[in-house]
Amino acid sequence: MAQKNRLQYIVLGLLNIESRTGYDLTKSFDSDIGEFWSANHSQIYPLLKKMEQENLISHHEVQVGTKLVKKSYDIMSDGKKIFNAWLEEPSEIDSSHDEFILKLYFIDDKKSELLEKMVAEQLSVRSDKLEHLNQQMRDKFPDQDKRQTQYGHYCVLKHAISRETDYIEWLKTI
Amino acid sequence: MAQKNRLQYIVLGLLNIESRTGYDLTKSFDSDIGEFWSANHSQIYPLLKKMEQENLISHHEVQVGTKLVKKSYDIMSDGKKIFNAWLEEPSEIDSSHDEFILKLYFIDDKKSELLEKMVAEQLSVRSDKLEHLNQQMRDKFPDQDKRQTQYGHYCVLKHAISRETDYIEWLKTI
DNA sequence: TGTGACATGTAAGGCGTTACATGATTAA
DNA sequence: TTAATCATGTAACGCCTTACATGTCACA
Repeated sequence: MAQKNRLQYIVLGLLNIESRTGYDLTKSFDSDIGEFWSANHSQIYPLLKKMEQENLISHHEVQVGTKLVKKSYDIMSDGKKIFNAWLEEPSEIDSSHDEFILKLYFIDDKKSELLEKMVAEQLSVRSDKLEHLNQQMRDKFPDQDKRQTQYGHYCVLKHAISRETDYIEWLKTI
Repeated sequence: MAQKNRLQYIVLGLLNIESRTGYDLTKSFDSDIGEFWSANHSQIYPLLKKMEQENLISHHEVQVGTKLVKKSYDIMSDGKKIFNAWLEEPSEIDSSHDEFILKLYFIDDKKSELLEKMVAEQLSVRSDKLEHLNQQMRDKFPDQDKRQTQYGHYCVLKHAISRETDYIEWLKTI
């Protein structure tokens, strides 16, 4: 069967940076990675278990307070191998799955009231998103320094901003 | 549970234009709709059966040659209702699920050979895609005429071209 | 002392991909 | 006559979402 399981590579990539808990990993999808991938904790925890069984990762326990013990996961050599192999593979291009565009496709009438309403709503949502992305850029890459040491992350954020800007410009032409 | 099932709305939207077979619907995802959504025939046929049971669509049989009988599906009033209701709903924004961007995020070194190779490969693939989109535009909307009567489709294609152009420009800056 | 964030799991079920399977029609 | 396309299905399985479930810790 074999489906992609790209989530696995994200987990490996993040653990390759530093040891993290399932909760930490889940949090990543609310910020940075959330711009271009999504995942819930209910997907993360079983995956971590599976990946540990496959010897891609391991975990050590960290005592927090008096009772709570966190599981912090670490990447292992097999994990590094398949992560690096994945980076070397050609990347597939998915179709974008944009619900607004899907609806738009079915609207023939340029003067439809619905169209006007839909575009206005998207403009609002997309503008908010762009503002949020610009804020991220200001927070994370205020100067040239970090743009060098986290170059990929910087490029990704730059792209997200460029994409939203282009999207908004396009919306204005509808 | 209830997941989105947007495929259902695409089927309704297409049948709202004209009666189609499962095969016709499947084909749509290789061309037009393929720019922004994907589906296989193995997903389409069971869905058609389910939607027929729910009285959203019906089918009539069409004799082809001497033996083959096609099933051509038609939208019914309940189907039109839920399709139009969907158009009125706010549209969700998914994260984009772009594998190249995913990989890029994990590459810190601006001078990495891998990065150079990856970007070159994407530039090639994306340029081909842009060329294909431009061809589509020339084929489907050569003049103002169809841009008026299939306005949504025209906008969607215009967006795809704009998006790819922006993507390529961004790739060149990496 | 209570609220919100931290932290970790499981279960049910829908969605999507790949593979398996079969047969008819058309055009070179 | 044979290859490509048309045409319609099922099966297995992995992925993802939603919901259920429980408990700790820090801080106000």
